Amino acid sequence: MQLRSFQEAADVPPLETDHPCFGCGVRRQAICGVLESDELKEFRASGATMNLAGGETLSFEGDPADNVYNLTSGLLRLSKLLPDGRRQVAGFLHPGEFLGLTMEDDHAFTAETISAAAVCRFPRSRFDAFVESHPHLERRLYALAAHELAASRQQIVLLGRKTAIERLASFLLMLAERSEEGRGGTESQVIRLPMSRTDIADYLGLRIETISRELGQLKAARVVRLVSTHEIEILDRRRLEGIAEG
Amino acid sequence: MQLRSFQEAADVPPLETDHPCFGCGVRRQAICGVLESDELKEFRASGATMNLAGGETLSFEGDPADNVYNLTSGLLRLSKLLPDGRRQVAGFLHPGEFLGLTMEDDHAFTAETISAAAVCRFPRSRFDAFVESHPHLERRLYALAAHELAASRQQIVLLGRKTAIERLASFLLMLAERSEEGRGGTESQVIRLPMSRTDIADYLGLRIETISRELGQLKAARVVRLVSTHEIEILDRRRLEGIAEG
DNA sequence: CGAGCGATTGATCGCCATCAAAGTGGGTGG
DNA sequence: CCACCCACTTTGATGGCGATCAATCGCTCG
Repeated sequence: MQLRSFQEAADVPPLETDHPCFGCGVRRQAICGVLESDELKEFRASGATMNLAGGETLSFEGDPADNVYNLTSGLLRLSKLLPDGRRQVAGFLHPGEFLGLTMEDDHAFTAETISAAAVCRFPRSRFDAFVESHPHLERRLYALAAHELAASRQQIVLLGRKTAIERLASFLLMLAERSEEGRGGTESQVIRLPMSRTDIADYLGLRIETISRELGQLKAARVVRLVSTHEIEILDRRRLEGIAEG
Repeated sequence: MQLRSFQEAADVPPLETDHPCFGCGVRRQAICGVLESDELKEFRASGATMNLAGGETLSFEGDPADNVYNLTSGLLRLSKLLPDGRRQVAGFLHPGEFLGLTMEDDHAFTAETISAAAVCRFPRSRFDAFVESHPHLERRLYALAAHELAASRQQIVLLGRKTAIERLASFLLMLAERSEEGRGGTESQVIRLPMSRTDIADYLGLRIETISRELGQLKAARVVRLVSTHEIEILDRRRLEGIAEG
């Protein structure tokens, strides 16, 4: 998962109203943002759009990585199972993000939808060929990979050294930052948690009971308010940041 | 830390004997491997070589990332401190690897030498300009970042879900794979551990006492033999792999 | 209204951290 | 060459955080 969405392309080329990607809400965030109208048309034609329900699997760990995807709506989960059933979630993918930042032949992680989602799917062979002839796209992929790498290393610090409550506080702040992105300042502060407690636990290296309990702590300390199971309001951001850093 | 060194460039251009990089032992592994003789000469001239003792700091977390480095010998450690002194090691860099896979302005991690080391240092501004005019270098950086990302996610699984002994077994196997790289098959199986127990512990999210004890377990089970403090022989690789996977 | 699944709350356990002490080895100076 | 020192590692005893086991709650849907 990334700390924040990667930078948007400096200037996103405008599109004709009959362009197949006209009206795509995530073009400026997605890798597509760096492509000119005609390049984008060719790119789009090399793939296909797909609509998925929640709980569907895009790719299994160990399977050959034959396709890459642009997520246009919904939420994806990247996870891995140990033989005995322990699960670790390596990250979540949000709309505009890209699935397929790898040079490996096989998927190392299972990618599943958490909610109903839509993707643009591209055969890897075609995608690679297209990238090869579009160096600015390659640059964007590098930037993406570098951002994901930075986020993964943050997660390594979290998993290696933070306590349960620190992990949870860090997680909430991460979501808060993400939700602030598009809009301006420090407004609403009500965070949506689209994923289940199990997903959160498997992402933070904890158990669902611990998530519940520590959320209870934050609530008791008046740092957050539980609007509903999947919505949390941050009441004291400063204190939450203090907790997150230990 | 990466699972394995990134792939070597398919064919590494030969150099004249008076080329400044002639005889560089890591050229084929390093990003330099994709550069032609004259490109490489220009590249080399844009930076400087440095020799470092063990325990020196190349860059502090939070400082501006003004330089990038190619490690030509020795071992680097990437780490981060929490305010109260807890430390997490995000990875180790081995000869031929590259320090500077980031789009951030500041270093997120402190980079220090573990042993005496040598690097080629390049000012970031010059490096970025050079990359921009050499797309195949950009491709290599992308491949590098993708590999580091895969390795980081492996580490996330390790830290999030594996037990102490599983972490240690995974770590030993990682080192074993790395040491097998250059050479052929499954020969010696004596692994060097250049880093201290503290470094290992901070990498695996454990304490040094736990490292010692679990190494003792592996030894008692005749899975490994402790040749010396910094050398371990793997006696039963299969069993070690079984332990690593849970 | 009842079934079923996810979330919460409670009681206890176990792995690894912490605190403490002894062992080891490499380097220095006498 | 050897004695000492200091840093690192190992080994031992105890404790705490989060896991596990278990029961209840609460919401959604049939």
